[in-house]
Formats: sequence, C-alpha cells, structure tokens
Amino acid sequence: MLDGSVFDVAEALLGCRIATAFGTLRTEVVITEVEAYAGADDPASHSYRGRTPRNTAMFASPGTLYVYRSYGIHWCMNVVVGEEGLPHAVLLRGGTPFVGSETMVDRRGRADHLTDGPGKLCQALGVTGDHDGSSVIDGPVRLIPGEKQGMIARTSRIGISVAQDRLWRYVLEDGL
DNA sequence: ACGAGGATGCTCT
DNA sequence: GAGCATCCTCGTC
Repeated sequence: MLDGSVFDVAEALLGCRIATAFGTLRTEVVITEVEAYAGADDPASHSYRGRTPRNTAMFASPGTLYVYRSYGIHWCMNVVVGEEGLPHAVLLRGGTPFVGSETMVDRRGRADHLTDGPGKLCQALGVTGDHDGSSVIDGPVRLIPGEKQGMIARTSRIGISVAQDRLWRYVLEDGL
C-alpha cells in the first residue's frame, strides 16, 4: 500500500489511523488531512535539493517515519512513500481523536484543538524527533489501515511559498 | 469566525 | 544570517 505513487498513497491514508502506546498511555487518531511531497520534483519538499542530515529518513524504505522540527518549536511527521531511495513522503496534518483523548488533553495542555494541525497532531500523540527513522509497520508509531468514508477535497498545500499551483493537500470532509 | 503578530531554534547557504 | 511543511493569544467583526 505504501509503495504506490505519493498521491495515491496520500489519498489512501485518509481514514487510516495512527496509534501510539507509551507505557500505559495509548492514543489513536483517524487521519483526515494530509499533504503529498514529491521529492526532487517538488520545490516545496525538504528533499528537493537532495539528501541532508535532517531529511535522511525520507530516503529509507516506504513506511519509515520522517519527523522534523518546525519553526523551532513543533514536531511534524511524515510517512515515507514509494520505492526505497525515492524521497517522497506524506505529511500528516490533522485527524480526529479516536482513543485516549484524555491523554491528548493532558499533552496539549488544553481541551480543544487537539489534533487539527501537524504540530498539534504530534504533540497529542506524543511523537517527537526520537521517532524519526522508525517504522510505522512495527515501530512505536503505528499505521493502522482503515476505510475512509466521506468526500475528499483537494487544495494547495498550507504554509508554503512555492508550488502553490499543485493541489497536493487532501482533506476528508466529514459530514458530522 | 477570522486575521495579525510574536515566539522559537534548527537547517542549510 | 535568512528562512521556515506552525501555534497561540489577543484584537476585531
């Protein structure tokens, strides 16, 4: 599933879940918002100019987690996609709390806006740079396949200043 | 609901 | 030394 094109995989990840379990604290989120980053073909990608110390995990096998620090403060996570050595990845931007929302409230320090942004998502799930390079198949941060329900909207990606014409953000419109 | 502005520190030029 | 794949708070409407 993770070895397809980054665009197909981005769409397929909607409705799947991300789960963590640290000690007795278990949290799980249904993925509802993602962005595709297409490596050397994508000026907005961290791997556009090739390999660096930071983006090394992007060059590993599909299913590897790429976690980076954003604006000096937050962590953001991607799932590496496509054949090994091709630095394509899907940024997980948001979701819906599914398991352990009390733990998420605790980690976030507030009761609202738990997982509606890439930095918030990582904070709520307890994902940090320690998890960079781990596997979402058998590592501490797991991807659980799921079926999406609802319509998919496509928009340009958030927070970037280049390649705005590419509609590589995918959002699951929830009819709730 | 929405927008402006500041915090913050790593990464690469 | 500039530029961020962001978030929060505090203004307005």
